[in-house]
Amino acid sequence: MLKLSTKGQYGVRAMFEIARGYNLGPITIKQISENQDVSVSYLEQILNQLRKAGIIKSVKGPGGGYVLARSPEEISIGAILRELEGPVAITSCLDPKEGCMRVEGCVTHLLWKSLGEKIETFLDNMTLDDLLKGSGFVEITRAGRRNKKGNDKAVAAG
Amino acid sequence: MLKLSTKGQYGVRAMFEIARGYNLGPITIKQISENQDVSVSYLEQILNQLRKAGIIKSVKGPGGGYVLARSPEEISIGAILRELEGPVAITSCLDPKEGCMRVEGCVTHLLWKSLGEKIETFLDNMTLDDLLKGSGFVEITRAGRRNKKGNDKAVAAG
DNA sequence: AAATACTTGACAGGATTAGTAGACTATTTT
DNA sequence: AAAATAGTCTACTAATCCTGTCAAGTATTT
Repeated sequence: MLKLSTKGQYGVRAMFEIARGYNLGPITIKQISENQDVSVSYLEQILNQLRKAGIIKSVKGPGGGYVLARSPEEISIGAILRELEGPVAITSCLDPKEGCMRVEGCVTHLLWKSLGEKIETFLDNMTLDDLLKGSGFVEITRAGRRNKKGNDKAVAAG
Repeated sequence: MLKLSTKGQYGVRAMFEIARGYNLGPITIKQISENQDVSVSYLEQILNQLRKAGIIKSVKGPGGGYVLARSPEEISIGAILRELEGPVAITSCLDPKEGCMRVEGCVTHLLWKSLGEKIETFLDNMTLDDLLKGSGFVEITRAGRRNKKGNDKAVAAG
């Protein structure tokens, strides 16, 4: 129960990839796709949505790709998911778009509302930076990140 | 995001109805259906599942219906939902039935696991009794509960 | 001008949800 | 025994949402 769709999951993983190289310039969709094992086409949809929301920025042309719009500690998982999946709404009753008839009779209203708030608090307090730290990842080089096309010597040598 | 299906929602509301009259004998599916505005056919499915799980008991024949198998403070919302919707599993990765490939690479694994645990704790600590108390419902009479067929005099008089 | 990379919208197969229908079994009352 | 009440079980379906794919286009850099 209470599953998150793959869109949200992939979105967070993609954001993680972008955050990894925060100070190394843009990362391409293709790179993200390869590192996180998600199709380029699907990522296009997801990243486009995040770009429109101002969470990431895109750079066109050769050498282009995606970059965080703010630093990793300023981007919460909650913000990412809210953009891709709408607000937490355990019941459609609690979705701001729909509203609740039977307001009086709905004994469980408070229950779901309360749970939803707990979840949002959790997600809003968790940032990409927390994710980076939790991943056991310390630092990477550009070569290290873009090492799929046989130029991984830099890594092996390092 | 993180919606609960109607099955789970209806299940909790049905359980609330049964809990309401805990010491007044069985309540019929029809009663629950009318009070909570859910079709009898759909409730049959839901209640049957809960009965098989030993959360409620059924009594056949006239005067029959459903009763809680334990007292309201012994039945958690978590137990009800887990029965109807399976365990909390934000990602299928965390579903005990499926298991996780890419265990190493999945940086978000810990995030979802941690959130899932928070949710389960919340749901397991919330009981039907809490719901009853929160509903502003103090006490009802049998006549009060079964008042659809014109015998609500007892309530008006009381 | 060519190469690279992002942008956008349409579309489709499959899974899940939400609910209906109908025939059956068990128990109590008359 | 028969009738009435009430739960049991299985199959089926319509609709919705998820999970992507595809293709044609626009923008930027070299």
